[in-house]
Amino acid sequence: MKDVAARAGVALKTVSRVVNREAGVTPETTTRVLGAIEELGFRRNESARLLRTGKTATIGFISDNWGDREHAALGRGIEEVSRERGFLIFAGSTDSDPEREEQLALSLCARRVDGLIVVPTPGDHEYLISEIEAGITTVFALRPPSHVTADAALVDEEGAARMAVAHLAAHGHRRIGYLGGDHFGYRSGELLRGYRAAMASAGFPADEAWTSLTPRNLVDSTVTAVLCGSREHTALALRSLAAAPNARRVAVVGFGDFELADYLTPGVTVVTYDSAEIGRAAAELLFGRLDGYHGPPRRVYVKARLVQRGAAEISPARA
Amino acid sequence: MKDVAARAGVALKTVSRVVNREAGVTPETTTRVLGAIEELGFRRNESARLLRTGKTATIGFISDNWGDREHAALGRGIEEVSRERGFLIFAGSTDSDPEREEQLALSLCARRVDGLIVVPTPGDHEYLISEIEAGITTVFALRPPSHVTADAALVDEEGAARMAVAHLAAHGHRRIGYLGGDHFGYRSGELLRGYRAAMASAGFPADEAWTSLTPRNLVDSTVTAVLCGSREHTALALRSLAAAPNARRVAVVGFGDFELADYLTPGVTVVTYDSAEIGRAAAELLFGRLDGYHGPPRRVYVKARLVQRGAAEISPARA
DNA sequence: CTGAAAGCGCTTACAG
DNA sequence: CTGAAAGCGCTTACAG
Repeated sequence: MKDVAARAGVALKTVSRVVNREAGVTPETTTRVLGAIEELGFRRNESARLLRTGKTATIGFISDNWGDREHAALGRGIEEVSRERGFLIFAGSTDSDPEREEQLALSLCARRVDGLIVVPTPGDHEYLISEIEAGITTVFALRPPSHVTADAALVDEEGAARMAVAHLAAHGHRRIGYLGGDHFGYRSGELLRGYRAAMASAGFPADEAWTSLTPRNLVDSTVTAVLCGSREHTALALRSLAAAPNARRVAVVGFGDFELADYLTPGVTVVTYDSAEIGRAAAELLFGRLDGYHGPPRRVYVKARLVQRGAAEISPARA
Repeated sequence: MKDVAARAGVALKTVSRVVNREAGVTPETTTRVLGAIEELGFRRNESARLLRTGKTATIGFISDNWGDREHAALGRGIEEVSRERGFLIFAGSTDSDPEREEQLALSLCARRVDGLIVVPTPGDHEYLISEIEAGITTVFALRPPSHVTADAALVDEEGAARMAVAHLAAHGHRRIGYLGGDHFGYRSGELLRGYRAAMASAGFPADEAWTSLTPRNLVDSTVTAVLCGSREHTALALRSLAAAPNARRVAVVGFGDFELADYLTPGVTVVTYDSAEIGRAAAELLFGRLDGYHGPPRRVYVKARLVQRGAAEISPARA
């Protein structure tokens, strides 16, 4: 910029004015400066500008695993909202390691990102408190944080489970199980809570064994239908049912959509949601704060919907 | 930092020394400075440091769509290599729009990223030449750029197609088709080239109609086997074959693996590769340059491998 | 309409 | 072992 000023025979400030399209520069001067910029191939150093300004127009996105499709979709959603604002996004994975999360978050804060969107690891997030106080707006996504209050964009897992149970009930099923592996994570916990609530309010028996199904014992269990807590569980359930073709049919509703689901025979019903929507919601929460909103922490829930995949109808419960 | 210096009663430089763990500061001074840092909740502004240093320890990753699973895996691979170096990653999507690519790349350059990894859009990339000359190391991934010479990390599509044809030939197939939609993109072009070369060198007839198969006419064509050029085509082929169960069997080899492929009946063979590997390769190329390598542009090809998905064997050609 | 000075938060090069 | 000055590339606040 100094070189440009020298070349054009003007002061630094005038170059700055031209670059920023500020009013009050004669056309001749402007032309001269623009010429010098062209000749020297000058490009303003955005980082320097931002240092002076105090903003970075940057947000950090921390998730379990960038390569995971749900997290990738989240990032995409965040980007869609950020792009309109001219914000750039730093992305990083924690591999669900709290230590790695802290390390990443802190180095992002050291770069003075304007905001942080984080899919929290199981660890606690107290280390973020001082950063948040120091002005780094933080929003959580997919899971709420522990020991910190902040905005969060979540999936309505509980509603999804209720919807699944209601759907199976409408097909005559009463002996509905839940195949979900670990029940302690936040998301599977919510799902299970929804399942239990729906079973109770429908007045269905809720055998405790039905919530500890495994792909192996599913075929020999007494359930006629099962809600699977993740795409992986859905796959395992379908595979184990297919491997025992002579066994009775068990209706499957999976939580989470997957590629080529439409090709399956028999088909499968899934409760699913738009992952990018969570990212957009999180970004909206974040920008709302950056725009000056100062109220108490908010939670946005993205609703799930029911989708029938594949040609076959869900198998009805036998009388 | 100024405040910390005042609080500790030392000069700015001394604080800098402590923060950077430089040798030659008495333990007492160090303690005093550390105390002030603690009290004031001081965090070094990395951006300011980097402005002075001239580096940003940042690389930009531009792809078609962050949410796409292949590109997400690429980003993950880049991150794995970058993390060790302490580099942070800016990510952005182009939606295959050349204009958006240029806009993104330029704003990344304005932030003075140390390097750029880009999955190029169909447009030309001349606009990057001045940036590259200005010192922004650029590496391309998945597709080579046009009008620019630079390092690139690619997939060996040609080899993948050869492998697929060889596999089908080993099962007795000679009338092998190619279902790939548009033949003009770089990647499908490479695939087609490999297919043609393999057919020719095996001495198989290569009916031109076999390279313009569609999911609809596949069933009525004269091929006994087909190589599908993308996951989408594989899905379409499988669906259309399944929809005509009385039609003769056509063996399918797909390019690209997909979720739950193992569950399919009959199974499917895919030629696939590790997408993250491309990201890692691109990052290695980039860091090689940042470390001072100055040779001519290089191309790294990630090899594909053949994987049998699902229980069923590939159907043999009828005599 | 244009410019000289000070400063963003840090480091570099040099003294003491 | 410690510090005062200059500077990274830009903008802000104030003069002229």
